[in-house]
Amino acid sequence: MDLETRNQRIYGVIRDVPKGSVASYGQIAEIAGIPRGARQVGYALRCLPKGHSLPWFRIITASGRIAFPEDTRAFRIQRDRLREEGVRVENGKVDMKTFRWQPDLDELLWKPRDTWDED
DNA sequence: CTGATGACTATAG
DNA sequence: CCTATAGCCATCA
Repeated sequence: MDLETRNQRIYGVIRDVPKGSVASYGQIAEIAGIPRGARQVGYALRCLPKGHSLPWFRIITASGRIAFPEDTRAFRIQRDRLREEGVRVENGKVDMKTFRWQPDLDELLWKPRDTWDED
């Protein structure tokens, strides 16, 4: 798998993270089919193209912390954008139990017809 | 090629 | 909660 394909998959997964939820770097990597690729997700985000419209701010560490130091511009932007969507950010931390994206459940809500055995 | 780096993670004390 | 440690792996100097 080449670099571009990998990044496209990473971006694709991030695009699917619903508003009001967050996901960890490792979670994105796993869903994208890149085991132990948490750092690669961070790397891909660091190299985001200029005009992107990716919800990069919905990606945080597995412990629920924003990955940037608190005294940085990036930290404040991420925190504010999460709050705009209703995600509670206290002391740079998000309660993962409450806001973590759960793809399986989400898929059920999205495409019930295709996945439910209705017969 | 080699060693350092980092928007990571899990575990232990 | 915090620090230390050890994996991790694409990039980069």
